[in-house]
Amino acid sequence: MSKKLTKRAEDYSKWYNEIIVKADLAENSAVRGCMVIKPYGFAIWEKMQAELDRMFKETGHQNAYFPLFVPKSLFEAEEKNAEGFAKECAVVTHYRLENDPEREGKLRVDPEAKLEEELVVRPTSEAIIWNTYKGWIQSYRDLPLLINQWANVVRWEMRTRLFLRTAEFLWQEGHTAHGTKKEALQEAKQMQEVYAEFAEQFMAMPVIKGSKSESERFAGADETYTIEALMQDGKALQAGTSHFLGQNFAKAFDVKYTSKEGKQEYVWATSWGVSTRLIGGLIMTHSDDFGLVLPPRLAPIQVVIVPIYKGEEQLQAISQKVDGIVKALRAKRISVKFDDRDTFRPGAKFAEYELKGVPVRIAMGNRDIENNTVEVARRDTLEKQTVSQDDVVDFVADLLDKIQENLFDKAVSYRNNHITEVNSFDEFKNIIENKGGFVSAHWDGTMETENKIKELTKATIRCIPNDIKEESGKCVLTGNESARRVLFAKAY
RNA sequence: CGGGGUGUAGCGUAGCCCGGUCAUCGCGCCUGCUUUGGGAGCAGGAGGUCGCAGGUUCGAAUCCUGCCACCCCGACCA
Repeated sequence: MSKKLTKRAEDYSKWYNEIIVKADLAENSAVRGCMVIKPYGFAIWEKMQAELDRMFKETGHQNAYFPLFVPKSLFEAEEKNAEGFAKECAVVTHYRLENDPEREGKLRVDPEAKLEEELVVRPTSEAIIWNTYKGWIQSYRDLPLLINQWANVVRWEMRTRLFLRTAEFLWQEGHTAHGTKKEALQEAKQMQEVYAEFAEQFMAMPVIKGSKSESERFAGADETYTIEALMQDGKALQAGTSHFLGQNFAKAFDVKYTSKEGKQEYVWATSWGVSTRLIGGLIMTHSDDFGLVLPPRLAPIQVVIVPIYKGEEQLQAISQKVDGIVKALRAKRISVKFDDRDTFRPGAKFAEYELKGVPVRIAMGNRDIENNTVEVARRDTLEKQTVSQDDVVDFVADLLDKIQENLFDKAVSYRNNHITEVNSFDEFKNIIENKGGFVSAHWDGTMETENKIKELTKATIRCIPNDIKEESGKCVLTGNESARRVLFAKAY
């Protein structure tokens, strides 16, 4: 068996970082709080992008691109939004450098080149986009406007963490405009469903769909729909959000349309996004002490074939057999890598692909040539079995589906075992402190109570689940009347 | 920005209290031979302004001052 990465229970953070580094996904860059996504990590992101993009287009959206820089005056137009992001904005104040007269060969900012108006590096694009939409929307015939952009954004967070919270990150942000409140609400809910489907079907990461409480809501939104996942250390991860923005941005940027009845109306808006944080979620949902575990549907390499040979002749014989298998797998749109490097021994390759989370490994050696077999190993359970070469293609195709399913089932059962109903504050504290996961508890609906609970336990309301049943009870902290339970957890 | 910690070869580290052949060890890297069904073995080799800048001293990785970077915990957050 491979050498273990580390003892996970001792330090989950370290475990997570080691997987990222050793599986060659990303590293900290020379720029404070920023991340370099390495080729293998980026390949995972590309797979995610492809599937999400397809889903967006199937729901009627188009891609476009808007500027990185937002003039400060535009940024401050929607007050709540501006206030919410103000503390973490990178700001461009100058547009030129010059030779430093006091230090030979060095540059300094040219004090003459001060911008008349500062430019905010977008932490999110509502402002610049709504300022643009103003010119695009005049009539009800221009609606709905359904646009997505793939972009980078910058948020100068005080504390950063690879994939989960970096100063610059990649994401997609959808920004839509609608003629009616009802339609905008439907859109926001629809995108929550799209995100949930992506998380569960592709990432094999179960999520709870729900709404945010007022204090956790997006700055400038009337309602925030969220998908919440649970990581293996019992902390919750906000994996995607979809916001109903009401008419806040329409009013701030004066975006009106003429209705069929000839009346001037403000449009209704939504915005929604998921980011490279999803890669962090993927790592923390499935990985184990041997490294990354990738669900087949997002794995850049689904099957790796490792030859075991002595001498050129044996390699030739193996390569010939492998060639047929590779072609047949590719015909089924399965991505295969035949690793015939002679610079590494088989054991080293096995360990490497385990670290990289490749779902299925096929090994073929002299023994297999004689018996017309291969050895098939699955990453999720680490089980190995010998399969006839005649059946291997169908076997592997089927196995990939099984792995996808198994990863999801495992994650669901872990998650379900970590949703605990509590009815007293002592119980609440105990579960949050010792067991982790989601705590389902009654809450009196006030921000004061929410803040008090956060102060006492570090747990926040992750969401008010969409499918929660009405059930009258007493708030777990204050004992006041409550109409339903909500989910609390410590979060990333 | 508060509290704690760490910076020594590509990575991980010893040495620091008590200044003086101390730059240690492992992994990795290079060369050669032998190997190849779970991270190969042996032999030889390359690689370091000890985070940066000052200071103390005959002498600094080691002591002092300042700065920088990173990590963890808090506050903030996708």
